[in-house]
Amino acid sequence: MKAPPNGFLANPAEGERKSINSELWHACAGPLVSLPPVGSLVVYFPQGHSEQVAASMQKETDFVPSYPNLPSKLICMLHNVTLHADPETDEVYAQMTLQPVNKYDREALLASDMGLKQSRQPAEFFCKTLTASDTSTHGGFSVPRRAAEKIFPPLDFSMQPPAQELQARDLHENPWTFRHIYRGQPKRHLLTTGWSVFVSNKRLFAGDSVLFIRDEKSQFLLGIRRANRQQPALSSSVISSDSMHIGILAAAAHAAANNSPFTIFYNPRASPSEFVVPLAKYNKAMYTQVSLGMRFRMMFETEECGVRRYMGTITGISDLDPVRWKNSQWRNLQVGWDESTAGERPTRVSIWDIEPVVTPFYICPPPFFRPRFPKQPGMPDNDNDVENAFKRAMPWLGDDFGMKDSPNSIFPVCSCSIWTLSFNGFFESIAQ
Amino acid sequence: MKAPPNGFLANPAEGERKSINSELWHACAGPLVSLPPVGSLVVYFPQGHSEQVAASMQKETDFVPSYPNLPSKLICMLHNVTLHADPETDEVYAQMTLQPVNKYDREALLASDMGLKQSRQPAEFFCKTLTASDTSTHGGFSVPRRAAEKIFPPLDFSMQPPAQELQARDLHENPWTFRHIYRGQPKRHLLTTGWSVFVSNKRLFAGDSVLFIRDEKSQFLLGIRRANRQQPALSSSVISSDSMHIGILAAAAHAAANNSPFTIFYNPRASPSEFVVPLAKYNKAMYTQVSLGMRFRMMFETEECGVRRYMGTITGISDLDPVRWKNSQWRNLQVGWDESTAGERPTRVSIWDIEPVVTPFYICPPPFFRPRFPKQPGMPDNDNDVENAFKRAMPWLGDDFGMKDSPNSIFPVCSCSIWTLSFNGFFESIAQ
DNA sequence: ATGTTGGCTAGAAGCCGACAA
DNA sequence: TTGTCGGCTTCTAGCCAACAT
Repeated sequence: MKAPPNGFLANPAEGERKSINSELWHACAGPLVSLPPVGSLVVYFPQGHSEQVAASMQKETDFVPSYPNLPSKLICMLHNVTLHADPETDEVYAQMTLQPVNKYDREALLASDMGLKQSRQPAEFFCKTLTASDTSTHGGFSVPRRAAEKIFPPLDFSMQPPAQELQARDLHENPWTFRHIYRGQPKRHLLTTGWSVFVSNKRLFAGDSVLFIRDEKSQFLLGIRRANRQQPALSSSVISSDSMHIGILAAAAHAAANNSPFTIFYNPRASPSEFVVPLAKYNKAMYTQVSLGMRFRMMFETEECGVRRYMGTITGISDLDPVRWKNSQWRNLQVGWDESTAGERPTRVSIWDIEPVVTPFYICPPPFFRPRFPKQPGMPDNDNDVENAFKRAMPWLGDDFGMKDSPNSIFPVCSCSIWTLSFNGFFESIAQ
Repeated sequence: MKAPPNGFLANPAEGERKSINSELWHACAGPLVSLPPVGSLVVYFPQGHSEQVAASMQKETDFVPSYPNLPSKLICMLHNVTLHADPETDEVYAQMTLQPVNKYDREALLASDMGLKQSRQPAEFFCKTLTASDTSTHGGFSVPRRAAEKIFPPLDFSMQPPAQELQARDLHENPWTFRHIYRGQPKRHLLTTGWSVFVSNKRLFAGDSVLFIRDEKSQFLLGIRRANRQQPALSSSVISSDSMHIGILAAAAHAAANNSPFTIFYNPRASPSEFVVPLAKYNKAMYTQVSLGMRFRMMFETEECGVRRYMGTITGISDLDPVRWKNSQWRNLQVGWDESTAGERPTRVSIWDIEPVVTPFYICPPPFFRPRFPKQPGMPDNDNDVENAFKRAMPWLGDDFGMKDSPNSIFPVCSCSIWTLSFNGFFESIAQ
């Protein structure tokens, strides 16, 4: 057997050279994953980043030194986003270049707001979880009728039986060809020749999903989503997980100190740690007044590639890691769920993850004019209140203070560590 | 097809739970790889470590901040060594726990000296590079006659044809069974049934090697060595290579500042970066006076799992990275090779990698009494001379100064950053 | 001594409709 | 509408010695 030119797969570095199809990437990433747009403002949580690394390594870190100069969140400009897919496993991930900022202008804030609306799941899309029959060597793939009719090129039904050759490209642009035939009693769409090669090459098993899309250029593409069961089981072998954690924190701390850009990888399917949050989303969430017993809804991906909301109740508010990440808002809400079915749901979430079921009174009173929030048990009641109030107010300042006509006006915001400085600067800019 | 319980392979975490057979590990690692013994002293080169990461990532790092507090070498106590093998690829690597030390005692130094002698390549060992026929689906594996006679259990030649079932375990203790038969015209040893399963499971290709050993308990084991062509192509997807580099340096710097232990992975086949060097080996190399034009020999692994020496000449002496790692001895020798055949050899090596071809005059004059070395072009001629002279002297101090009877006497040595302090301490300890 | 090839065969892969949920 | 199965066919994996180097 001849060796492939470079490693196990035919073109391992290909995913790196070519740019990845964005629609296919999002289809593989799932309906809940949305990436903030380039040029927008985001909030970066080192704690969440650390959590993703721990999940990827399947190992909690024994010891990570505290980084006293690294705040629990950094407001950053998102300079660059590139989409990637692991050449071995097709796992999707994104590389982002972030630059901590002390001030930002209104355009960037608006751009950040944009990020909230777009849902990137392609319209011409279908996804099927593979059955035992689909993955057995005994036969082919049974195509759901609707899917074949909506996505596949139409068959010539004058043929007996109607059949055609299908070609679709994956995330790495590798083409896969299948024989698509409409036969059986009752009639059905099937993929036969070529299918098993795909299954074994991608190492798919019953429970994994395959998806077909037709992108905006009406190209026919296919991708996979693996069942959560399959962790990539990276035991690294390159650097220790301790050094990884230190590296992440040191890189962020260095960037924060110098306002220099740094690079992170966001791996949406490795762990549910959305540690780069659009600033607008974060700000919007800061309007929410949380309290024990509060009811909320939260979106989850279903087995069948859809989404559904589950109801829950806030049962506690406390720091996830009171030692290293004091007063962080990262997953500081303890929650219970109405349905205790399978498919575990997290016991801790962040405020921007949930959709509160609120009484109208609490939403959107004009900032600075609404009554001060009552103290909340379990919430830090130190001077962070001031900071929170400030941040809650931010997204609306441009409108409320009639700055619509001065789009270039710069007004500063803070990263926590230099709060005092920026806060003073803030009032100066208002006063001018 | 049913999914394996956890990922692609049957027991991905198994290599982590069970301890790896040391002889098999070393057989897979190759004849040039030797690990310093636990409890010995080693010299750790962050620069070399960084190099290994760059090689593993197949990416030079654009930007790594300087770590001014991190010396280019750290003398460390080696506390722990665990052997590992990647569950996916069987790539061998070692995890080491190092603790920077300012002082060390004579026992540790002697232990470090031990490390030099042991060659861990098992005696009952054979290794064959796979041919196209060996890896094709058309047939089995042609066993070299000598190998079968030396390592395999003897066949019953009264049978027609002589045959038996062979069982061997790999690094993860997974058993593999093969039909071993002696047949054909002319007669030969073959592995038939079971062989192709092994080849496809381990994803072996022509050019890769398979090796069989019989360990000290006379267990029959097998392992693989992949051709260098196949890089693991880790594009990480977890953390950026920048953060990795920073993580490595930050972890080492933190450990150096606190004399606290830190953990590294040494991946001998990923790159030829032996960045953890036994102190005795380092000290011994410090005796070598290098000069332009000096002739030397150096060992390399051959295609056929053996070793051979190549002759070369020193063509330059300079820092590999004069900015970040000034006066580091890491690969500061530029070299040319007598044979310019294929199988590239490095253009830069470290002094402890080579065996100088020296005139007797230069070796082992009594330290402190020999004439001062002439200035060397291209070598730093600053106060590092003093340091080098001191370090050259170290391994012999115990004997030369009659300290044989005081095994507990502590005498300090330095890491570069605290040179002055330690150097003073050194004379104090001599004086007492 | 051992790599490659053609011939042969057993068994797996894979196409099909029947049947059932 | 679609998952699984028994029946049947095709093709590849894989055993063998011949032949070549």
